[in-house]
Amino acid sequence: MAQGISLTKSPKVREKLVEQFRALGDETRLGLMMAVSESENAEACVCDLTPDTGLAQSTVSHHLKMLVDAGLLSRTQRGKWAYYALTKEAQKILKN
Amino acid sequence: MAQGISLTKSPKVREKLVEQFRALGDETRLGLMMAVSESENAEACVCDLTPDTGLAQSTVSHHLKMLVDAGLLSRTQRGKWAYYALTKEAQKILKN
DNA sequence: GACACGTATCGATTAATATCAATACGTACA
DNA sequence: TGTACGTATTGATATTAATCGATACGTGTC
Repeated sequence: MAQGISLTKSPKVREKLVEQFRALGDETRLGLMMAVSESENAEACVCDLTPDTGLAQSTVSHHLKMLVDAGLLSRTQRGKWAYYALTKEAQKILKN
Repeated sequence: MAQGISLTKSPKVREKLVEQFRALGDETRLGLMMAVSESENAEACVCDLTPDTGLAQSTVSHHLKMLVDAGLLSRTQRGKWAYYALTKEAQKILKN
């Protein structure tokens, strides 16, 4: 193996990695991640994020769900609003 | 913004990032990356990689091209064989 | 309870992607 | 030059994913 660095992971970890990379491999979703990171208090609700995308609210909600499922965003309900924030894992991947 | 870490990049960088994440967001291609990293001298040819995938040679070649285009693999022709190896960029993304 | 508002889900449509078989391309060697 | 072999490309098909409008769900307020 190269430079003694093994990249091979267990099937389970590998599957999770694929899910995360696939989630980030979309213009809209990567944009959402960056928008969240730029938001006040590092969190944002759907209503904040939707306008900039030019997409339907349902579409944005769908993308956010994918990012949550991948473990890249956390979701917190406060009152009528759902606030999304980057997870540690997402910050680790995107900090480069 | 969160913890003073800005994740927002220029459109050009962002587009490249999406391409790289999309390339890695596929079971077959992530498997190919790991297989290459495990190979002797950290490089492998199509004929080495194809059997493990259970896919057609043309399909593997296609996936490798996507990884090269994304800047994640380098390609070197030596004789009849084309050798693929991980780029620095790929190692940076996958070292976690 | 009725209403408003933010968000999630559903069903349908369109666009993108993975895959293969067939074939073309490039390199070494007789 | 012709043949063999490894790899790339092409064309077609099947699966997956993105998107929308419509609607359902939750929460606070009157």
